[in-house]
Amino acid sequence: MADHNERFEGIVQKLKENGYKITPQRLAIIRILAKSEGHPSVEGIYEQLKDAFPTMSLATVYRNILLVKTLGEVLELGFPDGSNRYDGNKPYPHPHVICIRCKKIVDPHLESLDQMKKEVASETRFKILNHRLDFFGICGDCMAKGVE
Amino acid sequence: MADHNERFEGIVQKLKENGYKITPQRLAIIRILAKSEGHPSVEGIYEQLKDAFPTMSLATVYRNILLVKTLGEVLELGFPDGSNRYDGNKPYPHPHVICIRCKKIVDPHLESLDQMKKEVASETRFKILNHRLDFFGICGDCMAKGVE
DNA sequence: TTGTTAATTGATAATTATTATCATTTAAAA
DNA sequence: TTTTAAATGATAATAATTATCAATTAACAA
Repeated sequence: MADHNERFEGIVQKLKENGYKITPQRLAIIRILAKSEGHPSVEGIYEQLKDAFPTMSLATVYRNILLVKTLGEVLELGFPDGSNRYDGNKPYPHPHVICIRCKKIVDPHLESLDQMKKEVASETRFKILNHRLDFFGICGDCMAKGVE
Repeated sequence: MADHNERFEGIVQKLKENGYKITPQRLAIIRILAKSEGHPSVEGIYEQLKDAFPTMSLATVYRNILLVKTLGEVLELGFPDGSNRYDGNKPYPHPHVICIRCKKIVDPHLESLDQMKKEVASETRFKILNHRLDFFGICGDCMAKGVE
């Protein structure tokens, strides 16, 4: 996991380089994205910030995520049901393990993916540019809690 | 790739067993899902059928896909932009290779995925129930056509 | 420090894929 | 053929995201 402060500074730096203004709302959103604890959702970021910024608009959260995404500094984990999650700490494609009970998202360590990508490129004659790998299951915590 | 007719008959059989009525619209939709050539979209199925069924409603396509999905006879490939695609020919999770230009979807042959699933389960202590693996890139046809 | 300007914000309307509703039609069984 | 519950078609409702626009504000210059 990359250092949170380093990521935060890096994203802010990139915004400055590209001539974007640094607003308090923008900084607060980037701080959360840089940490990306548990891979936050738009709603989650909004909820975290509305105490400190009572006038914070959902549109501002959407806009800033889009901006940081455009700069390649956040990974969007889009789900078909609209429950999108974000990772500004590791903004490059990597596998995820997702608990279908508590919605926790964990990053596993997988070495064989690069080799797999090569096999797929060779077999299908595609030029592979990106990938998305999700495993869905039930985490240890939820297993311990039982069915209910 | 499973035989199209076999899949078609299998799905129809399952519907009958569960007491669902067999309508012409339903049969036509299932025929397309059983083949799943290129992994059709809702809109694509609707377009294919509206000549033969001028009164066909989009709602009917959605409803029947949902029904077949409930019976576990079609795999839904949901994408965050809403461009969902369906595979009733191989209704179980399997990797896909997706061309970002022409939207073609191809099934690669990958042996190492089962092993990978075991590694992930062991490392994260999740009980893995499902997965989703997509590779995105540019297919041979689109590469040949150049950039434009 | 103050003034200027263009970008950003906040509030809300518009958009779009999907689901829900409901009157009408129809498949299936008697 | 009759009966009845399910399916269809048309359209309204829903929900996440994007667009719009007036008001605000960050950044730069004087």
